[in-house]
Amino acid sequence: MIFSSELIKGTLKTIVLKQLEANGRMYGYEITQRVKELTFDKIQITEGALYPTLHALEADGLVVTETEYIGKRIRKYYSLSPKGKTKIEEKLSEMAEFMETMKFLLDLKPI
Amino acid sequence: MIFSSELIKGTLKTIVLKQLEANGRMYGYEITQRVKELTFDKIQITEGALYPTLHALEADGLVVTETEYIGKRIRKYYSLSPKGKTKIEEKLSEMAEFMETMKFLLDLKPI
DNA sequence: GCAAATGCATAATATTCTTATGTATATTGC
DNA sequence: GCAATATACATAAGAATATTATGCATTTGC
Repeated sequence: MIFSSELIKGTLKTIVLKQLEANGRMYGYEITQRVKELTFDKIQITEGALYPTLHALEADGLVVTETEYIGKRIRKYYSLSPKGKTKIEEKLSEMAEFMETMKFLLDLKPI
Repeated sequence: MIFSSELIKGTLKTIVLKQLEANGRMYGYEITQRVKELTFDKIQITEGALYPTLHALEADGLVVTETEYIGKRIRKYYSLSPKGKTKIEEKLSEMAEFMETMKFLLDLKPI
């Protein structure tokens, strides 16, 4: 099952920031592959969604970038800024509480 | 804490359908109040979000409506159609699996 | 050598929400 | 009695964020 896109809406920034927190330094394509792998293909981040999101995170000062060349091919690494490190903590605890709330509201049984 | 709106994105239809499943027959304003109450004000559905959603659910054949007058004031009741009953089951199991996936992906500890 | 994978990016479009606005009736507090 | 609040519907402009499509270029695997 691939999750319907509307479910993933609003969680993309959190997912990206979390990956950067967990792995230190990542480039865009790597993030999509890691998430795909970790979720057994259930969450596939499209490039059209990812890159604008990364640019927005950078504009907000939550991530910083370094560009490297691998041969002739460019690779843009992203990592959390101090502001980003604070932000991901906030996002995670908000998400945890949101999920508890939804579990109650939707009367979800543990699966 | 009121959840940031982006978190709630994509979950509104599920919330509405679930309330109708749980309570049989409800009108719009009632849904907003019930959800506000059940979540201790953490989720507040705005009218600008709710009514278009209800209309969309009706257009998709997931809910049916009956209009009543309470005094001179109109009240539009919504209830699940058979199609809606199937749909909410699907939505709930998808949501449950999504939440498990997110819990793992974001490495969330039980709170 | 050619297809698939890697790697970046943007643009048009769709969806779905916020915020603002509109209309009207009913109830509550003073 | 009357003003403020609550009830109850609805739509519209705008913002945010995703999808889908497209573009370009390099590298790897067979």
